[in-house]
Amino acid sequence: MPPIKEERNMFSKSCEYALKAVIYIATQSLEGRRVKIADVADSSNTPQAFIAKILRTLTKSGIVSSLKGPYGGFEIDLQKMKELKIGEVVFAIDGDAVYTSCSMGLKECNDADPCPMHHKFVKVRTELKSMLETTTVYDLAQKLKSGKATILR
Amino acid sequence: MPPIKEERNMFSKSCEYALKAVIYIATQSLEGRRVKIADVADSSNTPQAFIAKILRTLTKSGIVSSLKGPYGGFEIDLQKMKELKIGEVVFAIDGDAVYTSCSMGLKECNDADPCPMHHKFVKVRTELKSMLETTTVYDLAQKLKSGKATILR
DNA sequence: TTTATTATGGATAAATTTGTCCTAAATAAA
DNA sequence: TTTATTTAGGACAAATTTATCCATAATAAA
Repeated sequence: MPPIKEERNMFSKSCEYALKAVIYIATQSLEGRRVKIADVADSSNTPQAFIAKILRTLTKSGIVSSLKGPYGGFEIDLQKMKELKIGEVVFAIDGDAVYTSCSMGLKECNDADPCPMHHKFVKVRTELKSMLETTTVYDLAQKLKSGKATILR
Repeated sequence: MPPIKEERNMFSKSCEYALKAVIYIATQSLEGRRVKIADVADSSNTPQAFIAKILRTLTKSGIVSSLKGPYGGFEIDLQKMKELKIGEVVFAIDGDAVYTSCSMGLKECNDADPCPMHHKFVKVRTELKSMLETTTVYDLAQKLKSGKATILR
């Protein structure tokens, strides 16, 4: 009996794309390079017109900055990159429900009035939340640069 | 700047419904009651025709058992309930990607050839996986029965 | 054997997510 | 000032997920 949905990941596809894009832009920014949509698309193996929309969202959210015209493109400045948590990227696309809401989607579920899974699930959510809130984009870009991470597509 | 998707939860809606349904059926089975689709639908606050499909999947997966006709309905026998892990319910609906696959959806990502988030994300995934694999449906039904959990809808 | 009850299953619709295409606006360089 | 380059943004299409409707099959009781 195969599952109904073979690939239901933790984050939406849009969010996965956003994460890859941000990390790629960060690594290039560290080298002083501004990158174009087309670069992002193939570095992160995503459909170009689609990642363009996502980049627009990231720009509007102040996560990356963009410049039109020749020699334009996307970048993240060093200062920003060091402050920017990966959770902010997730939040801009998927919101915070993945690390704040009930495993069964119950609106009323909380410590005082819990669903049966609540206490066990809170542990997982909390670990996810704290990981997202403590990991900077700079950290991740460094991992690639130093060879501690090897793939991005 | 609001997120693109306001409610992207860890599990799909179908999966959330399945979890509520299974726990509800379990509590009723503990009382020796077989339950009808309509009961499940309003106990778990889900559209009836939709939960019917999900129940069909759960029946085919051997997670619950069903009986047609008058006095029919769904149930989970005690033995089964004690062995049944909540992870099996998740798996039947959403598959295992949520606790096995890369945060960015990268097929090639693993310990030897990791993406930049890999090591941090593995911790979260692993905690989720072990929570799902150690929590039985019986445990959860007991929580409701004993008043340690108070809501299911 | 008839009737009422309940799950099964197919068809289809609505909503959301993912993906594509095309034109406009901004900008740098020639 | 013209041209080439690049992001912005609207309209739309495809795919997936969520949801509804209705007819059928199975079963228990009268």
